[in-house]
Amino acid sequence: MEGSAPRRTRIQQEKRELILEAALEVFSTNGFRGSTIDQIAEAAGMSKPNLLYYFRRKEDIHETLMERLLATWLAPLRELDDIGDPLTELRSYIRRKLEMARDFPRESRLFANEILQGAPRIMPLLEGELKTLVDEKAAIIKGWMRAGKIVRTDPWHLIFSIWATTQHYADFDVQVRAVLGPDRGGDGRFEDAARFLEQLFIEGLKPKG
Amino acid sequence: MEGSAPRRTRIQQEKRELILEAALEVFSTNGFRGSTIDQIAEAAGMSKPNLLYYFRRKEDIHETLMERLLATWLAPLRELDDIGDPLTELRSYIRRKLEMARDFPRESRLFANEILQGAPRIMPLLEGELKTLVDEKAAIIKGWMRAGKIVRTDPWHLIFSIWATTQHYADFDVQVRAVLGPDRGGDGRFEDAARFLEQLFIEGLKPKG
DNA sequence: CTAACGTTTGTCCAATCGGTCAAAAATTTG
DNA sequence: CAAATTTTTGACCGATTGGACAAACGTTAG
Repeated sequence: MEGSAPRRTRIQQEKRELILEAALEVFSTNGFRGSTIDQIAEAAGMSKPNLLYYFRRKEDIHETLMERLLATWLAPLRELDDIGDPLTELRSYIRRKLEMARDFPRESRLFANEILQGAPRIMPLLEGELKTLVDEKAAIIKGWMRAGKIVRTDPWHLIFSIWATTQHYADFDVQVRAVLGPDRGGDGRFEDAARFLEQLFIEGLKPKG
Repeated sequence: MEGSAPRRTRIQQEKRELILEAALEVFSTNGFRGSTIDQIAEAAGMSKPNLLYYFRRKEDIHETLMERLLATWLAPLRELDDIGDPLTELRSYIRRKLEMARDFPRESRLFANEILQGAPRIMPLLEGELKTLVDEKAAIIKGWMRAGKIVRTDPWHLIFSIWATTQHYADFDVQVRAVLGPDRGGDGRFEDAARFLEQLFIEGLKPKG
């Protein structure tokens, strides 16, 4: 669908990366419409016309960012397979998702911003690639349920609940920290969350003997 | 803290309500900076200067909206008390929260938008009123754990996970519908979600005998 | 050196933004 | 009714926005 790979110089590669990094920071905290090219340019340490030399439109930056984001964002779910033990498999999926919320909160917030506003730019991806992937994994989970490895539930809503609980620690970070207060809202909150979520999901999914 | 109650005519009451309703629609889908006074005025069926006659600044509309929102948004948590059976109490809290996500998705998205952007306008409320309320309810839940009524866990993260899973169906609605597809993404999705969440939390929290 | 090419910047533009203002229109009050 | 008050509007303003453009600057190849 895309044209032939654009030939780029070393400087172009570097500057484009610099801009994308700056844009991630700005977009994820202000949203698309709330962010200005000037803000991104300043965060990237260059002038506005200079930035527009590398990305001709504001939307192009956002688009490039979203494309990259989705690939890494769905990686944990892609890794879920029915090779190992079901509960172990789910446990490590939850852990990987929570680690992403901890290590890439800006990516999570950028994604949340897009979805919140009706996903105007990535709707086709949600209905296509994402739905296909989720359906695929839901089938695997259903297999585990039929085999009596985990309790019978709705696999799609199970996946939703894992997304919701883990991404909550990135998207609603300020609220989490405000409620936990200075003592418990420090770096340890992710380990507390990991312990809690593991217990909730694993105990809640263990087959009833 | 506020001045004496502003004396308002019938028209002022009605028009202000009209504007707030329109602003909820616009703000919740575009965010604060992404929304324009013109959009709100058009949605409310009046001219921009006319709107500004009732609310002098764009921020005033948003502020009024947030104040009202927080009261209703925290109502379900306020109702949580240790009068009844713990598991029943938690079950109905989850149900109430999910009903709010279903019936007031715009309010949920407005709140999510604010938090996502660092809660610049309601930070004091999070650290004050909200934290106090959550700490209070966490103490009740802790009591249940000590009494062996529910399994021992972190009460704060339990509350977070209930918030996350229920609000997910409002905030990420487009994604949920896209993934579920036309068949399962209809009106029944909230009942499916209710069944799933009830099972997850109740089974996950039942004391181990 | 010089020509070609890639990079950077200052300046500018039209559109949109939040908000003002005076005057017209509608409503309430006596 | 008429006066007073409230409501509505069109015209306008300065600031900010996304983006265009040509000229200047830097770099590299012959």
